[in-house]
Amino acid sequence: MSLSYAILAILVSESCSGYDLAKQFDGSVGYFWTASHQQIYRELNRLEQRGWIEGEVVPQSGRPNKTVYQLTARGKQEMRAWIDRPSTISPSKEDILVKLFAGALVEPQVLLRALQQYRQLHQQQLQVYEGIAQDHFAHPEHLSQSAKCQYLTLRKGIRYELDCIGWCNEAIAFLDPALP
Amino acid sequence: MSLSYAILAILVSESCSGYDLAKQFDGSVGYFWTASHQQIYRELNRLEQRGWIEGEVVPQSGRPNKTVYQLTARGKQEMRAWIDRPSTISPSKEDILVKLFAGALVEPQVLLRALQQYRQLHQQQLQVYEGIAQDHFAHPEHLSQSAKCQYLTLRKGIRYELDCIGWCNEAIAFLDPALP
DNA sequence: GCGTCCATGTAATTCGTTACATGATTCG
DNA sequence: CGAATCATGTAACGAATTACATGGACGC
Repeated sequence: MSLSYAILAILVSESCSGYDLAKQFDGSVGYFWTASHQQIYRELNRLEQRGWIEGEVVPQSGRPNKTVYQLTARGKQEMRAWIDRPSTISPSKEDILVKLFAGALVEPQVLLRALQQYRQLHQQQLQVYEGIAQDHFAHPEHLSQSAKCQYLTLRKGIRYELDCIGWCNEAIAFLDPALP
Repeated sequence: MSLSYAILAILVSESCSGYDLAKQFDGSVGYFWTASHQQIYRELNRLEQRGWIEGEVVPQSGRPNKTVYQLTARGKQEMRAWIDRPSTISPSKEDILVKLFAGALVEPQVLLRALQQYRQLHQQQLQVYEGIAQDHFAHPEHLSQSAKCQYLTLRKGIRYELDCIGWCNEAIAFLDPALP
């Protein structure tokens, strides 16, 4: 459902082949949405059938031809309409919460280990985000409108990781019997 | 994949019928994991085939018989092993981030509206969580081990909602041209 | 020579959603 | 008298994951 809009959102700023899109989902966009190339090609066919995007075959020498897709006027309209429709919230489906829920089954030690591993993952992710912030968004106030929007998605990521780490510290302190 | 472990996690603390599980996924557990009753019954069959759970038919008068499932020793072992296996992180897949990514397509006004709607959803969810905190976890330090774990999942929810609201305020202030 | 990049697909399987179906009981 | 609750399922469909497949170009 929403994968189609994620693809359209990428195509807003640049026309892409399926391969290009897969790379985007593997990079920056991948921090908040992922899709395999199989999903992408299937979705591109559907979007073209609906007339929301238009593909053009670009012949290449020495490598396979590619089909570059761009948004149609219809596609832009649909995207605008979707942005203005209310969203809903959905459960996070985080493994760590399921593990905690079954916490009675294991030693507190095991839970603490799981929490530490969780914290480490999010610390790593935070470093990735902070690297991007330094490299591309050193002066947030002086950005174009669209760059400001991208900066905000990064801010969401940074805040989220900080919150995960903060919760984790709180949880470890709360459970650890070795602490005062 | 993980739905099976979510079901096992619920069965740790109490034996349940499929119907009972559906209610759990519709209530407290539903804040971080959801499943329809169709998914649940399918998964219960698979788990029983694997020998991780065991069903017992309970005859009832005046209503349909039910099958109550409980964890087997094997199931407990699998659950313990899963808790101790490292988890991975997955993208949040939040619509609002896709909307921002395509932000160049619409008036800032439209984005601000989307952000306000997003903030409202999370404010409502926060109130739900805080109600639960007051009703069931007034004195977190005096809880059993398993209740402490459940309290931590609630804390995660509360912190998450607060962070979403905080980010939203930051984003609105950053984008709103009417502000200084 | 071996791995990586480019570029696109098919096939199989599992996971998730929607719709349809049944039938007694209890509450307002 | 109608709606909600209890209790379980089948069927169909769509979405996502995993595996398999091809084949030339370029760098180490």
